[in-house]
Amino acid sequence: MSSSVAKDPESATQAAVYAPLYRQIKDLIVQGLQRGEWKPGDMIPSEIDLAARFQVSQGTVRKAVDELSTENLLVRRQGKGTFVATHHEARAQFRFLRVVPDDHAPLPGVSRYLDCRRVRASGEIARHLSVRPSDPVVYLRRLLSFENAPVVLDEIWLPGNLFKKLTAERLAEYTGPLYGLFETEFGTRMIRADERIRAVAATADAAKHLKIAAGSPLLLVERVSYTYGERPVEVRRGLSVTERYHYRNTLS
Amino acid sequence: MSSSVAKDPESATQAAVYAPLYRQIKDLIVQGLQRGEWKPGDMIPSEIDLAARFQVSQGTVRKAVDELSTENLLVRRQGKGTFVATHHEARAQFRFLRVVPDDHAPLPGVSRYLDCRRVRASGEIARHLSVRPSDPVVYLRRLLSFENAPVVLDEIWLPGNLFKKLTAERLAEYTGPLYGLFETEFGTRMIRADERIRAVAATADAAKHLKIAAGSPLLLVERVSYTYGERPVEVRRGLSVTERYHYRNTLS
DNA sequence: CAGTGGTCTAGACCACGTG
DNA sequence: ACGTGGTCTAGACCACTGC
Repeated sequence: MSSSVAKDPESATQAAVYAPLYRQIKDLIVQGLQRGEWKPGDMIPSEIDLAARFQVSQGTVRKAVDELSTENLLVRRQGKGTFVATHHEARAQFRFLRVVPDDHAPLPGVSRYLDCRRVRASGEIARHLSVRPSDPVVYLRRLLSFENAPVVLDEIWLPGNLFKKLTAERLAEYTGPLYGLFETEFGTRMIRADERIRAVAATADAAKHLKIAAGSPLLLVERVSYTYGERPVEVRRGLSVTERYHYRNTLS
Repeated sequence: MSSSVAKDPESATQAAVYAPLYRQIKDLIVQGLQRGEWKPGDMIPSEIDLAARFQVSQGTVRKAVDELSTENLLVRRQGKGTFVATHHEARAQFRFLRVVPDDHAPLPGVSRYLDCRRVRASGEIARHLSVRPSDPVVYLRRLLSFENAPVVLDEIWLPGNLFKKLTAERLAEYTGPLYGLFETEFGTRMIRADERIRAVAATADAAKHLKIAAGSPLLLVERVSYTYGERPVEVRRGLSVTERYHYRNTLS
């Protein structure tokens, strides 16, 4: 069932709004990713094959893939092919892990899960996840340590329907990046996130876990993560000690 | 004196390292920007003219301009031409102003300059600005207010040689974006910045200016800004109250 | 209408990775 | 040697802007 694309104005009239061909191709590729035709780490068909399948020139496919590549959905590898991006790679790690040591390269962190249970979404969480208030959500709490020192205390909320089988046991035995687990075991690939960053005073509980004095300044990072099609799939609230670590960012 | 470019392997051997044609063209355009051949806001020559000047095809120029456009050095406007990006535009403002209100769209801020004087660079500032310790630098201090409430207290260090004529009077009478002033009056266009973000406790002095209690948590944003060719041109240290404002960021 | 960037095509050749 | 993506070209036509 090879998808074909409207080319000339006459047959294009069925489209509600105009979009250039390469964007239509891009959408078709995203749909393929979304429905799992190609999974993270897989190689997608070559540009020539895609061009034949969609009945357009190789140059048009190329432009579509170019955009998907700069959006980090695909990864091009010269001489090998084009692959679906995955969180099981050093490349992808640091795009979403922004809290790093002040004076040396990041080292692998260790997660300890403090909590994992099903709860009902509060109004705020429901709004961020685009579900109804009191719909089921999975609630996680974890402590991230670097060099044996606790640095980040995260609270995470996930849509209950997508993460039915997530258990404390599974988390405890898994050591890779959390988003890697999500994509491999729950078919949910995180591709983008919006964050709001503030400075707050440590509560007694947070202070205890992070081994600092209550009332100490902490960095609060509130994140909403999205998968294909701008669908929200995670709310995260992280508290970080920024004595010897900082949140790095590049403006350009 | 139209610049020509090495095309065939034989004449290309003079180049120390291989770079594709479009990247060489890109560098030539950046050099034009750097030496002020085209100033912020100016229209650069059309793709066809550039192709003739550099003796390459329009498609190659197009790829060079594409990259410069996604790097925000140039702005394409269909039907009009391609223009040098400028900080005197709403578009550019919010790329570098990341502290925004929690629950409504950003409103124009008001700057009050508390200090402006020539000092000698400390070791740390000198290192960031790539000058020698005790070289002259300009030191600014300003309070940024939104809706009549102080929100950000900035300290800024600039290389003395580039900002010789910057005075408190000039700052007081100027109301636009600071980077706009820099590019128009000092020929220094800021194009990129690295930031380190932390939570700190307010000093007595910062607390006084920001009208909060001493010891309150504040967001500290340490920024080093760069112009063409990765040359550092500003060190900034901003303290923000994040009660009703936050630092926004998008990960992708 | 002319001039600009935006899209699309077709084909040649290069650079890289693998067998 | 072959298949992949990467570069470069030439030319056609479209869409937008301003005169």
